[in-house]
Amino acid sequence: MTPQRELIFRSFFEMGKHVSVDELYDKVRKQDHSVGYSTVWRNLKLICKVGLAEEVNIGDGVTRYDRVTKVPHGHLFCLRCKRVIEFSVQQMVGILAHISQDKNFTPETFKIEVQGYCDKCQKEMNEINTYKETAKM
Amino acid sequence: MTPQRELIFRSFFEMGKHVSVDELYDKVRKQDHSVGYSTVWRNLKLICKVGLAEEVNIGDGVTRYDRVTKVPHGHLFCLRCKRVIEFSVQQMVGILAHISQDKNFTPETFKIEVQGYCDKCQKEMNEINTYKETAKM
DNA sequence: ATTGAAAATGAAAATCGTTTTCATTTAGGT
DNA sequence: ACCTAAATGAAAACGATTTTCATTTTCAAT
Repeated sequence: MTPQRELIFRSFFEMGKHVSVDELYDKVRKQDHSVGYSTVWRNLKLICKVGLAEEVNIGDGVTRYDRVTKVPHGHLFCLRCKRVIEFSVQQMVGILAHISQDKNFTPETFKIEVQGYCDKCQKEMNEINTYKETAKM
Repeated sequence: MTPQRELIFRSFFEMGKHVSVDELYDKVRKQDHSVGYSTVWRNLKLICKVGLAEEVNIGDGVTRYDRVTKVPHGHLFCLRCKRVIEFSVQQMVGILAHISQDKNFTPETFKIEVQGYCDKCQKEMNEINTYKETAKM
């Protein structure tokens, strides 16, 4: 266990969820300016390999790493501010298991994501529209 | 409407679903060797823009393009052969709408994906394991 | 404490899919 | 036929991820 690894692991678990390599790299760098990007990346992969996190792809080209919790969850992903809100998927895992069985498919993991706009961004977008409308008149 | 565009559009809709740029490019090239990669890419984006397809990201680094149908569906994605099997998500869209509302989130699109192994791959993997077990003895 | 092998690190480069640039060609209205 | 805007193809740029490689560090065995 190298000090870099310890710092990276600790930082990751402190940050909570949906962390990108860049974000974790920035955080780690604040404490130890000498840590390399690839080391952060490799340790993030390692955390996944040992099963403590998993990759989340939202489709914006950036892989995020999400702590594996006992409780399966889905994501509400704000297209504007990139915020990720979690929700419970209790009701849906049963449905998915049933569907898989029906198709002779052996499920390993699943992903349930909703893309849209969070409360805050929705409001801000409304304000901008209101302003534009006003300006037109 | 250029001949390239016509060819690309036609090819895309012939191919059915979950097509990557490379796959479509290969197919198009078989009919017209002069079509450029970027033209295929641009037209695929165009098809999305006009609402006839949408991007699907499975997390393997390759964007696929899926025809938009009236019936919303999810994907069973085989990690081994990359095959994509669709399933209906009727029961789940209601749940997701409800969850979104609960979180003050304005949904735009959603994604329900299950990763695992299809029937065929599951069988083949079992055979390989059986073989290995036998070899050990 | 010393040693040696294996593992980990940091910097830089390679990779690979996606996206943009730009010079040229083409489509389609007038 | 002409003109302008749009579309194309080749190449380059981009950006995140992944690999390479020389160096350093860890840790177990002495």
